[in-house]
Amino acid sequence: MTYRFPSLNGLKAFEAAARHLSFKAAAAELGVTAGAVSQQVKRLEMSLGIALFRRLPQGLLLTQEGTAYLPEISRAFDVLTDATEAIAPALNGRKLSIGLDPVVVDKLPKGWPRHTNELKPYVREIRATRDVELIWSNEVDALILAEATRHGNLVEQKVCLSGDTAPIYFVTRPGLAECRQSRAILEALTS
Amino acid sequence: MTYRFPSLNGLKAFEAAARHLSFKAAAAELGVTAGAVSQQVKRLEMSLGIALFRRLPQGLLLTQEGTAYLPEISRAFDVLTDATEAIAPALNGRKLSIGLDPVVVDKLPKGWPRHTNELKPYVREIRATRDVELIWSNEVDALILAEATRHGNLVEQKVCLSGDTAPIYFVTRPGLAECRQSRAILEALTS
DNA sequence: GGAAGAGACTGAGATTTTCTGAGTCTCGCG
DNA sequence: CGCGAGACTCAGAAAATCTCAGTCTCTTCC
Repeated sequence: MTYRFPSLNGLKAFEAAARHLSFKAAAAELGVTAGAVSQQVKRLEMSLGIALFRRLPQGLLLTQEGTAYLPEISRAFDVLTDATEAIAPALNGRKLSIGLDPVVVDKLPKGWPRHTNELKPYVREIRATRDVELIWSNEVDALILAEATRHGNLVEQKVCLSGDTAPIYFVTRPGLAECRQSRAILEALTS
Repeated sequence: MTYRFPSLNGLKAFEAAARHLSFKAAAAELGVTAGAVSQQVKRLEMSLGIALFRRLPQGLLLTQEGTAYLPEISRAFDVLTDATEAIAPALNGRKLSIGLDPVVVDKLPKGWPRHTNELKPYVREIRATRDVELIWSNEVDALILAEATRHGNLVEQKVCLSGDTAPIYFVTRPGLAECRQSRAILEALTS
């Protein structure tokens, strides 16, 4: 299958513009300038060798092909959106599941129990475990460990506690390391 | 809907890699290097906050999420492919429909009838018309006109015939102007 | 046990794609 | 006829993506 795909940006631009019948409105929706949308759609039309819009002075009009294309493209985007939302609910607002190495518990700052309360908006549960496997199986989102794992593919952040005890480690998948939730947890640990 | 889409490249990389369970094989299919696929997939995983693959020394393995994701993504791509193929059959091998302005016929090189024979692989039909509308409605792919249209959005190529008659114009939608088919026609006109 | 091979990863720099910003054009309206 | 709206173009800026070279781990084969 050597079929060369039209670009996703082009299709998104087309989809938005076709719904609004306006490049300007589509640009606003996509958060770019109208010129960008115009260029995207033109590139798409060029790569297809087909006119999707009629540019009339009064505004845009879909050609017959554009009319036929739109519902299909929308449907495909819906499939992508639904599938994505199903496996990876937007991080925004999602509560993490944390694995806490039993060995670490003693080392935690004495204010920790109070902090766990403040973390409620960000944390769904705290399990006693040090099993890195649970990260890969997506059963927990992060681990708080006593020792570095030296496990490639994982993000490991060393945390130096206030006392002069040994450091502990906050371990997550890439992509979760910098999210709001992780930052809140790290802050609670260091304070 | 402020949902930020995972990038198409990332999804394509994921889809190919998941089918092959190999970044290297996916890279070959996509015509890029393995490093590029690796980076694409990693970016995708980061943007989702989810691990899609387990990287084992023995090779790749889909996580549970990856397994659930794959068929949906494939399906969406199928929809895009089918819809695209339906409205815009790959240019490669497609025969064009040409509109020939009756006024131009006399001016054509005397070898033209012979050329129309040679153009068969590229041309489906030649209609007598000078109606620019037919380009926009995708009823014809190009026009051969006696006069310039000064019609924005169309590509107009001036053709100077061998005699010292007035030039004629080859008019197409953007995207069709440089294709093999158009070049063959232009060549037949000028020779 | 060691050498060689396979496949994935990373970082830097090159390349390509996409976006912006300013200016132009056409049309419809007052 | 001057204005405003919306689409277009071009050049340059910015961002995303790719390649390349080198590293690492594990497996296989002497």
